[in-house]
Amino acid sequence: MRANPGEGPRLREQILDAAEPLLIEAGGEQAVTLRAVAQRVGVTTPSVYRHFPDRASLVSAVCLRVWSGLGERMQAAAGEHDDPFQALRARGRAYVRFGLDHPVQYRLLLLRPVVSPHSTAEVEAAQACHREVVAAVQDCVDAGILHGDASTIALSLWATAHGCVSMLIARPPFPEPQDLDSFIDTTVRAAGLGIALNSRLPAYTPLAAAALLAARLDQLADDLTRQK
Amino acid sequence: MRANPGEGPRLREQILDAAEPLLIEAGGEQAVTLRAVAQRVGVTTPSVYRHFPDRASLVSAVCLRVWSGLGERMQAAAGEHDDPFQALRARGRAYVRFGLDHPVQYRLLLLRPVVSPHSTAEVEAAQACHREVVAAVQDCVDAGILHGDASTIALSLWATAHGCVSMLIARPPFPEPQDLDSFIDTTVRAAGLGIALNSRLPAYTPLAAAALLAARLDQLADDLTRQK
DNA sequence: TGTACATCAGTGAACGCGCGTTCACTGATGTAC
DNA sequence: TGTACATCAGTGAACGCGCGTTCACTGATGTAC
Repeated sequence: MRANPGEGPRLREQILDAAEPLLIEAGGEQAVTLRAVAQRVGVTTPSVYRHFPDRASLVSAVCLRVWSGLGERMQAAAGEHDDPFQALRARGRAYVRFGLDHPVQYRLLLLRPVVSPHSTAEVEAAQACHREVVAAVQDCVDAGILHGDASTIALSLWATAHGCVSMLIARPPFPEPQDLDSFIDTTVRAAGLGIALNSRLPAYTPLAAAALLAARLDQLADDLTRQK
Repeated sequence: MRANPGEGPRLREQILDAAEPLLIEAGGEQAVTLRAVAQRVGVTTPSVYRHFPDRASLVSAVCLRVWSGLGERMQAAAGEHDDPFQALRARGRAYVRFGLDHPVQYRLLLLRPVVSPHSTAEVEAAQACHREVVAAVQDCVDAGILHGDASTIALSLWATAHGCVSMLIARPPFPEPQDLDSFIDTTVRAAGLGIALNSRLPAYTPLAAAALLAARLDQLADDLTRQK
C-alpha cells in the first residue's frame, strides 16, 4: 500500500477523510488521535507526520474543511433569492441547519476552549465567512429593510442564531422546545424585528413603553394583515 | 496533617476549594486531575477517593457549586426590583455577567460536550434555575408586559443571552463588539421586543411588511418620546 | 540497454509522560471492658 | 484507671493504559551515466 513518489498528497486527503467521521462518532476533538486516524486509513501512526507536522495541524486542517463546507452551504442557500431579506434569512437558516446537522464540527469551530486557539488560516476562514454575512446585512440596509450599522446588526443576529444552535447542540439540562424549526425561526425572526425596532426607539421606561407598544402592536398587526 | 475521625468532610471541602481555581487557571475541565487537586490541597492522590468515588463525581460536585453561585446571583439581582420586567432584566444581566466573569465555569455547565453528560444532581440544579426564569417571565406575562407562553418566551430569551455569552467567552475569530455591555443589552432587549412583536404579528411578506414597519416605527418612536 | 544511486513514502520499535485507579499499609483517635 | 481493639483518614508504591513524538530503517520508483 505504499504510494509512489508524487502520490504523496493522496494520503493527506485520506487522513482528512478519516478524521472527520472519527470526530463525529466519538463526539469530540480528543478522539482525533494520530493512532486512531492512522488505523482508520490503514497505515502506521508515524506516516501521518509525512503530511502534518503535528497533531494540532491535523485538527486545524479538519477545521478548514468544515469552514469551507459551512461557507458553501450559506452561499448556495442565499443564491436562490433575489429579495435581500429572504437571502439573509436563507443564510441564517443554512447556518443553523449546518450547526444542528454537524454538532461536533460546530463545537469544534465555534465553541473551542480558549486553551487551544485557532490557527491563522482558521481565523481567516472565519472572518471570510463573517464578511459575507455583513455584506448580506448591508444589502438589506441598502434596500431599506434594516437600519443601522451592518456590522453591529450582523453580530447581534449571529449571536442569536449562535445561541439557538449552541443551546440545542450542547443539550444543557433545560426542557427542549417541541418544534425545533419554529423555535429557531421565531427566535431569530424576533431578533431581526427587535433590532429593527431598537434602532428606531429612544431609551424608554419599560413599563410605560410596554403598555403603549401593546396598544400599538395590535393596530400594526391589523394593518399588516389587511395589506396582505 | 491527618484529620481526626469525624473531621472527614473538611478535606472534601478543601478539595472542592482547590478544584475551582485549578479549573480557572488552566481554562478547562481537563486540568482537574486527581493528582493536581490533591497536590494543591497538600495531600496524596488516593486520599481523594475517600471523598469522591471517581473523577467524574468530583467534577460534578464542582458543577453543583457553580450552579448554586449562579442561582444566588440571579436571585439577588432580581430581589432589588418591584417592577417584574426590571426584575427579569436584572436576572438576565446577572446571568450574562456571571458568564463573562466565569467563562470556564460557564463553559463547563452549559457548553459541555455531549460525551461527558451531566449527573442527575446537576440536571436538577439546572432545571431549578430554569424554573425561576420561567416564573420571572410569567410575572411579566401576568403584568401584561409580555404575551404568550412563559416557558417558550423564557427559552427564546435564554437562547439569546446564551448566544451573547457563549460568543464572547468562546472568542471565535469574529470581530468583537466595541462596547460589551451595550452590545448585550441591545441584543437581548431586541429579542424581548421582537418576541413581543412576534406574538402579535401574523405571517407576512417580509419586504412589504418591512416598509410598513419602517413607516410605523418612526411614529411609534415619536409617541414614546412624547410620553416620557 | 544495463547498472548504480538518489529520492521519497511508509514502517516498526521504542521513548517518556501523565493519567485514573488499586492495594495493602500506617498511625492517630475513640471506645468497650 | 488501664489495656486491647475497632474505626477511620490519609499514605506510598505500583498497575496498566493511551497518548504524541522520535528514530533508524525498508523497499519501491525514477534518473544519471
